[in-house]
Amino acid sequence: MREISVQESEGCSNLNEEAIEYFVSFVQMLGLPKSIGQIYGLLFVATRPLSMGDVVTSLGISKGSASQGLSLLKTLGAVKACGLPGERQERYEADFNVSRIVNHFVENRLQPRLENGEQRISRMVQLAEMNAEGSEVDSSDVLMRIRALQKWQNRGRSLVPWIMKWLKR
Amino acid sequence: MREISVQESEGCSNLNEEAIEYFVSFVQMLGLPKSIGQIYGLLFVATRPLSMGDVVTSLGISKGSASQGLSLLKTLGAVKACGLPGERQERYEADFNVSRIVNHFVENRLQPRLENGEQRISRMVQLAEMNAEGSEVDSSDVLMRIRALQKWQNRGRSLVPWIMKWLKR
DNA sequence: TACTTTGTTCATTTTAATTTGAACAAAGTA
DNA sequence: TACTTTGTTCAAATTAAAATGAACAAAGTA
Repeated sequence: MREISVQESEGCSNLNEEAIEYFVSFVQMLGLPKSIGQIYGLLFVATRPLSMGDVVTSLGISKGSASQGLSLLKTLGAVKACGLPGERQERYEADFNVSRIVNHFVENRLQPRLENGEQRISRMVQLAEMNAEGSEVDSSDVLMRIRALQKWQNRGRSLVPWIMKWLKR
Repeated sequence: MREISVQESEGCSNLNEEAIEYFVSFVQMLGLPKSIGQIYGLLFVATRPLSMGDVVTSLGISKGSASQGLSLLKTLGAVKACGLPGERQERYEADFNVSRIVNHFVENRLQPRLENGEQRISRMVQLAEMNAEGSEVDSSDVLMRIRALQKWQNRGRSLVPWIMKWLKR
């Protein structure tokens, strides 16, 4: 059986690099580590499922990074493992289902933060109401600001399901 | 003229802390440094415009951080300087116009990245088309993936003006 | 002019996040 | 059983980002 190199031909090399750079800057926009983007980029333009060893040698990153990166990508729903029957090692391919990936991101990263923010604002409203009881004009002004913030927070939160729906069509 | 402390009363202290924490976690979500959130949070619940000195002492941060943080917040459109006439030092207050702030963020941080991404994808399409000429089936498969990615990129980009409109009403 | 107050800039320090690599485990093979 | 291959985990090293503080500038004041 002939050795199949990860990089099938020379023309591919530039494409690999472009794809990797693209996804690196994408994941960094989301606050994820660079290696995540590298791995996903590599898998995105791969012509076959790659093993962890392939990832390590192609990107020149450590086994540790590759292992951690792949497992994060799996939990993000961005990569799926597809062990070929009869093959020893696990193989991975990119999941191109963008809406599923974004969905995962929203549910796991965005929603929790929004909910946390909501709690914080509730507490702020309480505190500001207590201050306003003491009836300094300034305090009730602050209370109004916080209530306005609360409205924005709720507005932002209500936008999320709408975006999710939009993604799916 | 009596000394007005930044912290008008004890009840205020907890509110200050809540507000600061809220905005710290908010700006960190956007990938901005913590100090930006601290400063904005302090100004958000302040009952009068604060000087840079107020910010330094209230937050216990350095003059350097305060200066840089305030100037970033100004360029973000999140804080406005309002020098009181007759007063030596500049004073600052939070801008509560959320849509203006978000607008600024989108135009200066999001749009440029999206445009950059578009260019990268165009290059990827070119490269993938060249590979596909050589007519390996695998390459044309990759080309399809990249075209799909391009569609998503465009879709995402077209969402931005829509969100901006939504923000304004 | 000399001194004070206010604010900016940027090299250095500090802090936080990511990556590495060594130790380990699991599972197959001679 | 001893050895190899594949993969995980985590303490330590590396790297990148943010905060500090000292040097400097600008503008007011005695």
